[in-house]
Amino acid sequence: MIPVYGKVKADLMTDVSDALYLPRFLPYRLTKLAGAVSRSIAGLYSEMFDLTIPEWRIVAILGSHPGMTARDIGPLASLDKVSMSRAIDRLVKAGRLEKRAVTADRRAAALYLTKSGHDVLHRIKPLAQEYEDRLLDDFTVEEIEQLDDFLNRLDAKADELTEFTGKIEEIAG
Amino acid sequence: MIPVYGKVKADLMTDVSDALYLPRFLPYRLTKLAGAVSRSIAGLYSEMFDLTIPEWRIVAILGSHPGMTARDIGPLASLDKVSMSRAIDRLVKAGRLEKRAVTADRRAAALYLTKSGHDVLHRIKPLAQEYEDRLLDDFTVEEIEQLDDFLNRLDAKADELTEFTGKIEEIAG
DNA sequence: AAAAAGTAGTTTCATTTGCAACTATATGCG
DNA sequence: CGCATATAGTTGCAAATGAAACTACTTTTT
Repeated sequence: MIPVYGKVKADLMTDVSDALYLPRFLPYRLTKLAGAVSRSIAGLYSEMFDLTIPEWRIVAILGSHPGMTARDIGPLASLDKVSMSRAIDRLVKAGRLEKRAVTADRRAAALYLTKSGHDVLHRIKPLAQEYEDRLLDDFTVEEIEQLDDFLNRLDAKADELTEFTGKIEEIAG
Repeated sequence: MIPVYGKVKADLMTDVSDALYLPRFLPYRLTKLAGAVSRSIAGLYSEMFDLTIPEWRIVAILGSHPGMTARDIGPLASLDKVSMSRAIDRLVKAGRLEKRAVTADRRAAALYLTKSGHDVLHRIKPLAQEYEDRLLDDFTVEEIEQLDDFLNRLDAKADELTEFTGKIEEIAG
């Protein structure tokens, strides 16, 4: 390892002023919160039902929209086609999902929950909802509505800002 | 207007289907938002400075707290020791960081930004802050404070709820 | 109707990540 | 002191993820 007690070089000294206070930085906070929530809820799905989050999302969507194709579910679940393909594959193998041919397009498959798939959904749903309820336990209804609004607005802005970072990246080459 | 979360939903509509409406499910929304924000900002760091998010976090923290060890930074940056080790390694190799022996504990290394490390921090910081500013562009000061409060409360709750999911997992075996 | 272009979904391959084991040092305790 | 336990940080390996190529089919163009 490095010099035991070298002189402190001038250029290694820091001015505190130019730093950014990470714990207050919104992108960091969002990532951290989402990570914490994701981890605990993912644990729930996987331990109890051997489901990943993508799989769970697909099951949840098919619960209310049976017969959708992978292509249609993808955007709703924010999953790209590779994740879709893999998740569906696992679900089919686990007997939770059934593929049926679509006559209009032989590349696509209409997806349906099997009995076992419905079962999983039935059993997870109350847990997922209890988790969500607890997360919002000490929020008032007005606060929940406000949070909802904030998230919608941030979401829209984030999409919009992809453009901003894109532009900067162009400049950077 | 569409029903919000469990609480509100229960009032406004009897949830006839057994499915769960994903686009309104808070864990999903948080993950999606964090993902969108992360992706765009990560693009920014990596394209311009070849920095990953963990690396950026470490640089940001060392900017205001030079001389910290990996162990101390980890919790602040929400990074486990493996991520820390790898990120530090890359930063040192890129000449952004210097390790110095800690006399009190020969296992640990005190970390300092080099000239080049400071440089990176100086150049990213305004971009990161502009990104954050834009994200919050049409939020009033009061709304920002409220958002801040919401995030704090959700964060605390999420930590608390790890216990809840933990318990369920135990039951599930 | 044949050629070209586009799309649904899969597979391959390279990279990233996460866990467990490991090294080296430090601390606690009989 | 000397042995057991704990901790800082690293490494190796296996699984997850992402980008790009690929297959099979469909739509558009000429």
